[in-house]
Amino acid sequence: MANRTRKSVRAAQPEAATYLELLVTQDQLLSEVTALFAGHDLTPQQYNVLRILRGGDAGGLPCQVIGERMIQRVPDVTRLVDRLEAAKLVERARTPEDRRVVLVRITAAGRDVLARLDAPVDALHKQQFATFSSTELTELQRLLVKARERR
Amino acid sequence: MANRTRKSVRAAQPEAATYLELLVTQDQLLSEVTALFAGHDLTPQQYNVLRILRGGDAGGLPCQVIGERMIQRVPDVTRLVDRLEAAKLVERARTPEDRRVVLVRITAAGRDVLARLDAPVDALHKQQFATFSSTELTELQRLLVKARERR
DNA sequence: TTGATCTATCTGTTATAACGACTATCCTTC
DNA sequence: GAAGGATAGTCGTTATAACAGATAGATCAA
Repeated sequence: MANRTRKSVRAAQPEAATYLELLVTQDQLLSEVTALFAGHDLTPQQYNVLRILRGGDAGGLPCQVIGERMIQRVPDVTRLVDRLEAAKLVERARTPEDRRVVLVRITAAGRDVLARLDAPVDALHKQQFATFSSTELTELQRLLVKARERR
Repeated sequence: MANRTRKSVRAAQPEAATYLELLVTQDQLLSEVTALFAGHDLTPQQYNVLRILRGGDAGGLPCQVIGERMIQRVPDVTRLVDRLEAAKLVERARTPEDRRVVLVRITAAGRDVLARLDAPVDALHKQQFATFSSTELTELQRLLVKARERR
């Protein structure tokens, strides 16, 4: 990975500059996480689905709910689940009540993968924000949330 | 666009929570920018290349330099430039000095597209951070840069 | 009941991303 | 000045993303 640690971004307007910093920082942190997952043959999106399923109802979740809970917007949950099913990490089942709905459930193998990743993922995030004081961490979080609220 | 305005993200560790907020916020802001560019048949990456070319040497820039200056890491500048060339927004030329190098130069049509986008892009960014005080904007920018520096 | 409409998911297709291998050119060193 | 290695860009291939349309089941109105 060419982790060009870009120092800063030029931009005339402060809003544009902040937007660009957001993109650059996200790109770097995400690429580190991606590299970690790649060692377990997972993409961040697939990992995210497994996390959602582990945290959700034990009986499984509909594709639609998975889509809503994804961190990044995904237009095609079907094929994302296809790949996870092919890897035996999740399984599908129709509900008897509404036969349009497909419940997706994490398998034991899926839980194993997550269990192996829990510690490394947490360690990576801690390293990524190692220089941050507790106050700074909270403040960054607050500002990020604020950037999604308009008005 | 399904702009699910996600309120916040649950996570046990504050570092992981901040990381997730970064992803969610970036996804939302980027998707708004993407929608704007789509109206002009441009992707954010293509726009970024045009911006780099406009800001760079008038004689054009090598593919390699473009790749280095990209906001998000791109493994294949060639085909990104291919599409821009097909749309007549850039043109290629070999340098006489080093015949391995291909200089990419923005065309008049490319400059026109940028010129039409300058105001809307700036307006969008201002809207995205409309609720931010000048101090908050600076602070967010500082924290984002800090998250890329380790030690 | 019977359409009409809505909903959940799937499928087809095209575009782009990601990873490697390959070609041409330049540089170094003996 | 020829060989080995570095460098710039291209191309082949596979995987994933994105968008639109299709299908099957549910729901509602008359």
